[in-house]
Amino acid sequence: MAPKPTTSSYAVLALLNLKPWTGYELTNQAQRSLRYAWPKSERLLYSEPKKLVELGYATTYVEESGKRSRNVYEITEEGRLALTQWTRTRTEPPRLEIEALLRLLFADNGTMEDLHRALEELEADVGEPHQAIVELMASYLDAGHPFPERTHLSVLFATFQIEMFKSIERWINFARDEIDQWPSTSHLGITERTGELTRLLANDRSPLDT
Amino acid sequence: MAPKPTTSSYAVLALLNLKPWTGYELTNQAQRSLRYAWPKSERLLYSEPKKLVELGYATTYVEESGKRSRNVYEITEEGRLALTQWTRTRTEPPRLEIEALLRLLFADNGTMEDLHRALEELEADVGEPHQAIVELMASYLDAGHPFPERTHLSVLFATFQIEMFKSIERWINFARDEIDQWPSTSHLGITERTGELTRLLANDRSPLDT
DNA sequence: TCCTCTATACTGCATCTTGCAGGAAGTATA
DNA sequence: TATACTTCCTGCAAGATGCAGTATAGAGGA
Repeated sequence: MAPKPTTSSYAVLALLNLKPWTGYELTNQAQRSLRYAWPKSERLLYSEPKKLVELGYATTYVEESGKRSRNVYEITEEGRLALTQWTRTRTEPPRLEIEALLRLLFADNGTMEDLHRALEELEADVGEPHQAIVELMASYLDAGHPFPERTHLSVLFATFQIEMFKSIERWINFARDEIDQWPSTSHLGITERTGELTRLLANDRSPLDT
Repeated sequence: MAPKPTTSSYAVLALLNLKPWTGYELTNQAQRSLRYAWPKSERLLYSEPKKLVELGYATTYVEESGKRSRNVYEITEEGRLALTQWTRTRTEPPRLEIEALLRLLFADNGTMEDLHRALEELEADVGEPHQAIVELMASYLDAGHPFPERTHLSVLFATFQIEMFKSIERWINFARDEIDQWPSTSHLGITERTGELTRLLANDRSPLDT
């Protein structure tokens, strides 16, 4: 029985629509570019093209170009059709998993040092992709875009990432300033400051803007 | 054999550390408050407390308060210890899944209308939790915080959310303005504008700030 | 020439996580 | 008394992840 295509299947299918890739290239490419919007494991990325073949959305052939054999995947007409149909479906709601924030929410179980460490880890984990995307843009500038006719899409996409990364980094600094005013992680309760922040937030105003 | 606690186990354990809950309350609470940092399915949230009992991190007893019986879970001393130890471990890197952005990246497979619809869906999906958290803050203001001594934590946590939601909404409006300049979704390629945006991003400057 | 090291190119398996379907016990409505 | 709705879960199939393992190719040194 044919498997059901998931959002990840369509993500890989969309890559195949750009050009044929080997399984290896596909996982690398997906981890370099898709990870900002659709982070998936290497393991899954290797399985998806096989599923696409089973579905008739891709064909595969073995290439023996001097080196060792590699599976090459190519999109089919049926796959192209499935792609445009996917484009018309409802998107899934976004999903943000940030363990460092969970630590903040329950920071009263640990020390101030633990909390600061969680923020440092978040800063590092955000800084890495942040830097990577800045470098990617720089590489477009001097080596050109791999698919020049798609520049407008990747640039608008990158704008989102940069915006997110900068927001998070800005918040981290704000959080540090706040935390530095705390005597400890726990039992601070309702102070002048927490009341002020609650009022701001209840009026949908960000304390970072002031 | 005893199961291994996952980050989700500790998230539930941290809730149990505040007070005892029934399984039902736990899933509801987790979906109302934790979802902003650690979104997990109802199904999982029902399973986690059982795992905690198996691990010795919680005890359970059946309450027959007039109504039907419900399982009540309570943290143990061992559980409290495990919690503080968790606080000292390395956090997992954040993970942002946003299908609407995937649609943007491959928008050349669809029409302008498809792309606009994806942005509207993102706006709605972000607007819902955005409004919910603003209302939560308003409720703290006039009904008080359920755990007053933890106000500083939830307020700083909420600051992050508001900041994120506002950034995303700001980007959506920016994206709409950009897209409105496009003749179609595909083959726009390198224009004056895409070059300008690439240069900004390559210098780590957000086009939204200008 | 042989050896080790790293990069390429995957697969199998145990475990975690999700969605969905169902079910049974109370509670309100007609 | 019938029925419909909400509470309060459980079972199961299928999706996704991490990790260990396999196997070839080329590069650099002894």
